[in-house]
Amino acid sequence: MADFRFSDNCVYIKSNSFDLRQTLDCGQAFRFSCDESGMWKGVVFGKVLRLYKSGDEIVLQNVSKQEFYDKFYSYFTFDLDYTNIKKIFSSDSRLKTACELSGGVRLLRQEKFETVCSFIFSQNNNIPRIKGIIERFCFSFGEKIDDENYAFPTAQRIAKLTVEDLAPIRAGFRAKYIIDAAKKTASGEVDLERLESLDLQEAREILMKIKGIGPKVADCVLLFSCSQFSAFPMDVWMKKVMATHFEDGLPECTKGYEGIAQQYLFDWARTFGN
DNA sequence: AGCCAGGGTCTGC
DNA sequence: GCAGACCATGGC
Repeated sequence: MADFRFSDNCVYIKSNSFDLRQTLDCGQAFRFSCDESGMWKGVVFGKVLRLYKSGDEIVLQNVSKQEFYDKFYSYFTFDLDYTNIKKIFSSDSRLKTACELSGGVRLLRQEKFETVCSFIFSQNNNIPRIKGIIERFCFSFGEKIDDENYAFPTAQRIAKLTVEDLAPIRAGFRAKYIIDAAKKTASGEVDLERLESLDLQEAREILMKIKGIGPKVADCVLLFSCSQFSAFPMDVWMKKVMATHFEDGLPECTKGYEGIAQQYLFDWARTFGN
């Protein structure tokens, strides 16, 4: 597991399962970017988060011990024992390779409405453009934090908008789905908070009441924000991986954590080819 | 120029 | 239940 120390309002994290690129730029979150100096920046819970690697530690800037345990411990899923999960996965030789090369991926337990919108934007789209749409979405409708940073918009705010209002973010045909998601979330017709306590299939069916959410987007939302670690989003990358390496499906050793295996395989396939 | 991107809806069989 | 057209946009 990970070690933490707290100093000067920063959190210093030592973990053999935390690579910033693999975690923040592996297609589960779209609001992080990295500058030339290796400083990562993102907006989480309406707060600007900066983090970087220093020696064998990851440094989380401007986060108190209290705030860390209240929010970011869960956000970075430090409640999961990745060392043990990788040990179990490694009984399969193909997964072992992915664990060795992409074992710095952590799941992020993200905000639910943000995750719903992000993966609606993701449909039939590529990662750079998804990031652009989300950036414009936050700039246009999110609460201003400082001169260059905006919080993710709330469902209540978006529920009052029309498709035409969303034109500036250039989301294309996805705009109408975002409005539907906001309305159903804000009204309580879809209760995102309840999804964690349901079994996977029930949770999927509730999410799919939102227009624009099918099985793949539902699984992304459940895996990346609702602690449903068995959710296994099948996109074109994963279909390729499965056809090439796992013709008979995932091995038994992934049971209960198929989604984490998915993340290792996804990063491995995108980074190292095939 | 045409193909593809962390897909889903709608229609027609 | 399943195939196929269609959907906006931008990068390559």
